[in-house]
Amino acid sequence: MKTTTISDIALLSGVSKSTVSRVLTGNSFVDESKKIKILKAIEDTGYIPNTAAQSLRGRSTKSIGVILNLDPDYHFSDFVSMETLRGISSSAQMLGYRVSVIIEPCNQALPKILREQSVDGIIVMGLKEKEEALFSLAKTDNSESPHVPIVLLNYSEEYKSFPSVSFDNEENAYNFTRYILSMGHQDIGLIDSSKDVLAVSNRKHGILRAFEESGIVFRSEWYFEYTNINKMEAGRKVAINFLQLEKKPSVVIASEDDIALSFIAAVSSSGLKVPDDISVVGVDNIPMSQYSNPPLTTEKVEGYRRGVMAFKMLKSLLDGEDLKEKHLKIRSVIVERNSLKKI
Amino acid sequence: MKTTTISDIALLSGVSKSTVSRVLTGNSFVDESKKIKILKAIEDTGYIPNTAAQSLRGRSTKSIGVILNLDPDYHFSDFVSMETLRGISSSAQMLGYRVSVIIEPCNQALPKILREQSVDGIIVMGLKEKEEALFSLAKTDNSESPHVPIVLLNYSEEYKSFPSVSFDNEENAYNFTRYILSMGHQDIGLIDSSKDVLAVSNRKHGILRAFEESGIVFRSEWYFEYTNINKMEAGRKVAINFLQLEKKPSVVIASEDDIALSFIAAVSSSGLKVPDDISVVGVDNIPMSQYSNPPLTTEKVEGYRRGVMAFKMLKSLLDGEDLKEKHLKIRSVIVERNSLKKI
DNA sequence: TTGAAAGCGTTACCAT
DNA sequence: ATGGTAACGCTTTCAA
Repeated sequence: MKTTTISDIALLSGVSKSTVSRVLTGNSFVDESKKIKILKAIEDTGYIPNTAAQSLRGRSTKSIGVILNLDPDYHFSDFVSMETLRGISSSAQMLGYRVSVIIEPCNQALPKILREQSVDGIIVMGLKEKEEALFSLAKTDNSESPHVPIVLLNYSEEYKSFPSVSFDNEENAYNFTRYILSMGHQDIGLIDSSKDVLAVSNRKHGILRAFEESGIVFRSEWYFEYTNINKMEAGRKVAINFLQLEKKPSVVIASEDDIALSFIAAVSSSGLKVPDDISVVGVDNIPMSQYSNPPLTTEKVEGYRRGVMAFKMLKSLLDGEDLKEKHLKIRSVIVERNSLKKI
Repeated sequence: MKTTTISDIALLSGVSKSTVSRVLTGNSFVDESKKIKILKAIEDTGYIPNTAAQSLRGRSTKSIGVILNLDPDYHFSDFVSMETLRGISSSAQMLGYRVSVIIEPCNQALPKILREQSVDGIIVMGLKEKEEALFSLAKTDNSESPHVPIVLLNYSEEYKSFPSVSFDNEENAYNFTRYILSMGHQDIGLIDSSKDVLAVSNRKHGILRAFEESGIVFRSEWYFEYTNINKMEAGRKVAINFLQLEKKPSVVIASEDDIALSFIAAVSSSGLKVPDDISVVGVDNIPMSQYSNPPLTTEKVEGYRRGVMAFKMLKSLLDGEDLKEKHLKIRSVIVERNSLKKI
């Protein structure tokens, strides 16, 4: 059994390929009676246009690439990223786009994918600082061959020539810190251990801004940064150091929920009570944070929404529209649970 | 700037398109000196063959589809699935295949993707019982149009006409149960709340087999099954019922680590000590389980490996080889930590 | 060993 | 409004 082509449909409905193509694309008027016949033939045969032929002819692949810029040693699929992927995927599918996931460092993936002409647009997740591929792209921009729009999922000054949809890390962290301050905390510890270095550094700015405003001084002995290990391992490591601290902060802000949770597990097993002895908050609102002991006070970071927005932005670009906002920033909402105590 | 095509390369190196194509595919001999020239031209221009043209001509898209058969309301990307995706993705990339992720019920995704002719092969994850699309495919099998091989990531009798790579749920659960028995436990509670109904039912068989062998009777009041809610919510719900039990089991086997963890959190907050008052074990070995309080005794379920094996199997099929084993089953290894106490 | 040419399934431009 | 036809970039016969 051969596969059905547009010629078969044409034959079955007694018209030419051109006419069938016209009802398929909808760009042109065709006689209503013929249209009905054609539609019926399509229905009957279950015909679906060959995408390769369409791409070859039309210059549109109806497919986008999502680059997950992960280190090869990065074993953990984090919740927010996966939610983002889900958001991209479902909005893309809705509009008839396929999504190809490329789990590979951006510097390798980007040049390759660009030359293959196999996607109409690209979304890049988990960008780090100083990605060469992006820089050189930004330079050769205008003269660039087939223009493939790119949307980034991190924002940073250095990449600002590319449109982006990102979390408003600076502002979110600022607001969250102010909230923590408003709960009476003055002695604040920080754990930074996320692979998303851009997010971490932006958040730190926000936190410091809130500190300054309230006259809190940043204490380096309360700042724990582990970027090259598993984040949960970091939570536990910090706990060990933390327990030896002579003067302890009254609250610890972890840069992700996982870290907060493993920190809590570690200090709890040493007999410290959260939040009575020490408050701990996280960021992300991963599913587990609602069911942990105690339930975690955190920032709700809407990955799915980011994905949807990113695809929407990419689609605008694909349609040649110009963006109202080149850089979209998503605000978090604070989720009050029981790991932060009012003092 | 136009995009480089095979004709450009031909022109640059003073040969015909055919010859260029021949060095590209490597199926035919070409004069060494010409070959060198051609390769240089390719290098210089950064030429990459247009995939659409290749597919159209050659009937191979160099791309596979991965169907994540999730309910629309399924918000949680679970660890093992994501690891599997990563495994598929990296092995596919290594061999030059693109992977398209389709997050959609199998019954919708499968017929569509099959007719689009846009992928060479398909991997289906998270299959449930009685998926119509698969059944009808199995029936029309031989006469089927362009034969697209399919590899399933669950095994069950009803789908056994399709090759599969799955976890050896029955055997793994049996072994795990025997291990628990060997730790002196006789009173065993069960929590089943996973979206992977096939896995759950297979595991239950394994557990029951171990029970029988040791003369343990299955007690329905110690069997907690919640399939239609968030799994962590289930853990908490069970905890509430559990605490009211007059006679409690000495150990609870949860069908996933997340469930175990939320169960532990809930019972701990009521003052029960794990593992002193009650042992709890999970399945999966999610990253958090190593850093929880107490660290969770569990089964290590190797998602990444499953992904790699699934792609390997698909690739064999793509290459027209026949499978040595049609149904691969992956054994887990038991990870001993501190949530299971010897009694 | 190499080149010319046909053809893969579509769409868009001319004609009519 | 509709049909014929060229073209998209590639691979693979068929001849030479």
